Amino acid sequence: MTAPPTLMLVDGSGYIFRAYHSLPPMSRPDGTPVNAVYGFTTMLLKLLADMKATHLAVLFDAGRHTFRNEIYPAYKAQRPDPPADLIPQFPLIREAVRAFNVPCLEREGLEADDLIATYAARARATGAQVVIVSSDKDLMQLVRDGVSLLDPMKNRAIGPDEVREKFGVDPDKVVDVQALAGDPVDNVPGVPGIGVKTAAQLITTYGDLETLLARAGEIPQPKRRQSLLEHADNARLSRRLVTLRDDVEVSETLEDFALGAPDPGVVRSFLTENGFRSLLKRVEATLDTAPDPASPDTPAAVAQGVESVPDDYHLVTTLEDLDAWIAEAHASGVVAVDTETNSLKARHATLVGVSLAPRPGRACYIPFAHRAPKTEGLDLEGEGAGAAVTNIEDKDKALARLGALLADPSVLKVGHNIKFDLHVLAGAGLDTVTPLDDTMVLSFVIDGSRHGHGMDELAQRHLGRTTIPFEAVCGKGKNQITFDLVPLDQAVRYAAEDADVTLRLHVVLRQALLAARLVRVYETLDRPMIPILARMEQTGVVVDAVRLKTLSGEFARRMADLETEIHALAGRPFNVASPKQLGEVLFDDMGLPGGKRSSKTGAWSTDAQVLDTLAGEGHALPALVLDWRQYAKLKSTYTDALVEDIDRATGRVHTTYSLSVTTTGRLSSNDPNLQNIPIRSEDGRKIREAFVAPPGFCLMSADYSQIELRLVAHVAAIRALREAFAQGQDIHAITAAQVFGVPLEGMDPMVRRRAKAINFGILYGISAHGLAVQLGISRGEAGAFIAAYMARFPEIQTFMETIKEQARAQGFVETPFGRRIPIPGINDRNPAARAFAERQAINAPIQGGAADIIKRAMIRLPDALSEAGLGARLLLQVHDELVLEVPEAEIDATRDTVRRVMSTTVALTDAQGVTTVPLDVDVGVGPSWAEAH
DNA sequence: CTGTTCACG
DNA sequence: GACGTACGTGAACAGG
Repeated sequence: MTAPPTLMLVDGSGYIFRAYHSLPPMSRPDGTPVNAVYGFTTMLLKLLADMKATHLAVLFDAGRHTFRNEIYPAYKAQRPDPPADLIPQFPLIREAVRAFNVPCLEREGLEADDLIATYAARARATGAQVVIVSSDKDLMQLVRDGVSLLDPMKNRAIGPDEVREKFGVDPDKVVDVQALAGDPVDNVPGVPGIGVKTAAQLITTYGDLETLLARAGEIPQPKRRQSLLEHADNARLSRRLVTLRDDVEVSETLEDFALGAPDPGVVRSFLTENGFRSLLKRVEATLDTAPDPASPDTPAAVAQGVESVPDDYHLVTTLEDLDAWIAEAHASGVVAVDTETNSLKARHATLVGVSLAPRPGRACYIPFAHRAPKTEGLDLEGEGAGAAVTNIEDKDKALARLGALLADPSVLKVGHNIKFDLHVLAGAGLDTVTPLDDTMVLSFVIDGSRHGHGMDELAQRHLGRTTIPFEAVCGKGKNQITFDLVPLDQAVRYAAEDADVTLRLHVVLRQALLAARLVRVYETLDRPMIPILARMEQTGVVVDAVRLKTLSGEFARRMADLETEIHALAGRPFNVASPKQLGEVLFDDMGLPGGKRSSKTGAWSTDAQVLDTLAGEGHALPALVLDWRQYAKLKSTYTDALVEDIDRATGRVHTTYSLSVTTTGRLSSNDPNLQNIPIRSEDGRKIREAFVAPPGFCLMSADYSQIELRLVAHVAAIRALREAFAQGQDIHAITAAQVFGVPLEGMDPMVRRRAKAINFGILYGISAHGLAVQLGISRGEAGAFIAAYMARFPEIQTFMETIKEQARAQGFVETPFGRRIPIPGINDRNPAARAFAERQAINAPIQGGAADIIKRAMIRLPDALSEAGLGARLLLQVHDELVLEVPEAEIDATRDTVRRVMSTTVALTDAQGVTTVPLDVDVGVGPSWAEAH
């Protein structure tokens, strides 16, 4: 027989205030106050170190409004706001709890005490011992056989004797005493003239509250009798207020609170980030010890220790050895894979070697194309002294066996940015890698932009391990060598480590994904995007080089003409491309008014807005510079650069998409960026004419109409906007009619334009100044527009307040699909920084939600097209637009399928499953992107 | 390597 | 009453 489990339930909210008031102000290097965080963390460490508990959870109050306010509005109503320097510590304290792998719970409308009562009752029913960690007397009512209280400040146990000492009655009568005595601190009325002492005496005499009230007439003291008769209802009300609910519907069971070892990386980074160096030192010893014996099978326990397995790395040069490693991968069901190449351009890289890691610590490196350094002279198969180079024997067979492993559905392949490896492997003829997992994408889903997701950084953070830097193996600068020239002993250490670290990170991050409840986001939104994007990148888009070169020439001529004119007007030649020199010409030489100096460097500002203002005042030079700048931009960034990006082999441009760059969950595109090809200006638009379809095909562009505004209408439940979208109306015109009270028919385009600007402002977390700048009106006018908008669509304010509150409390906001977006500055001391974070908090769920939607459509689309027997191929994604190349004979059918998939894969519905806002898709077709869009 | 500018959604 | 301001990217260029 083993001892019964012991569940500790910590009253988190109560402890925060005590820690705050008992410690002097402390702050970390960035200025964030942390005294309460420090006190709290110390207490938590102590509880964990004492090892008295087998199960642990920390409970918090959620918001100030609880069901008790429904019963009695004055309850705790006069409590002052928490001190300003405590507010930013609330989310940090929750982070502390999670960092130590302890469940952390709160529930809207309930106090922490109610959750404690509920979990205590449930645990007790299973035979567990319960220890409530709190010094709040309100919890004394819960003391009974199997349930005790622990005061963490005084480290004093509170049992029935201590309760009787405090309240003069048994624990089960505590609420009756409190009902009579009341509590001025919490605004519990009680019965006037009766304190704890009298109440205890009365309850002892009469047995319980109801009996006492029924027989109040028998009380000899006239004043006491009258007060009781008069305030009997107050006593009953008070009893309801102080009685804790132990019947909250909860889904957690005792097992969910089982103590598991924390992730040492998470603990380290939490303590480091908050400057708790002494605490880090104290816990360091315990972090590397064996898994917690109390629960060796919890996922956390599995993750724990993954960083301390010793390295066991091998070079593989025979098929026999290779087969043994493949067998290990089959046995474990998972293998981390990393490819080494001679280039960062995955599609052009040749496969130099492959590393495999079937178990933490165990990894091998298989060289395929290593060479001896040239300096040794003629050296055919690496027989030269000291520079023996032996690649794997029989490369074709080796590749085939590797290919079979990669394609085997029973073995999970893990990579760090595995999309890169997919391209490299495809180049070597291995084009099926499934199923797959990506530690970079996992890290992004869990932590977003809180930190980078490079392997070296993650290894440091989660495994406390410094990996061998690439430079240490290949050098840097002009002396850098390619990986095929790296000596094999070094190559093994570096490459095997990469696979090994990837596998170890996979263990840690999968566990973290589960703990953060983000499995669904990863599985349905990001993971399936990896092969989709790989295919789009591989396909590429045809770009007409001749057309671009012609445009380049045209732009160059115009620039030359403009430059001559500009120099003439300036009276001297200067570098038009230099903002510094231009500023001197405009504001020093010519002495034009209205110059602004940048706050950082003190240089004259010469951006488009400044030049535009000057041009508007009739100055010729600034207007010419604006023109010149436009051509310079188009030429250098697009027409010249894009030609260089055309792949000689395919005649196409192949961008690289990233899933783990943006703060909101959007994709990003680079090398080249195909998400910012010009469209707004006439000249810029011509660049899109160079994006064309191959013979027999045409380009199709399908874009979501107003997707972000629809999401606002959905998320913020703005009735008027929902209806307008449902009826397919012109949303900006409707807004104008509502806000400015003008009729829809014959509307002044200027009025509509203003409404449109306000709608965009809403998406960005509107400010009067921002809107004023955008519309060229005064801040006062802009403020009046915003006020009118808020009055017409009041739901928007609730949405904004709610989302900001969520950001403040949790440090992140969520898209409607559950993606988490950290908002780090939300509790910043600096009001401007805080305001910025608040606008981010408002925009993030909208922009991120739209990104989630188009991801779902992209994941679904290729299958839908092939199910329909269509040969269209996805080429590009530009946030709300998809570009495909479509066989000319299949245009109509493809248009139908694309529109259906994009508008129905995700439905925006209310709690009843009724669609709130439809998703509309505009589809265009043409020989070039310019004509399709 | 940083700051400025500007292309896109 | 002062202060600094729309959200999210990537790339080219100047200048230290």
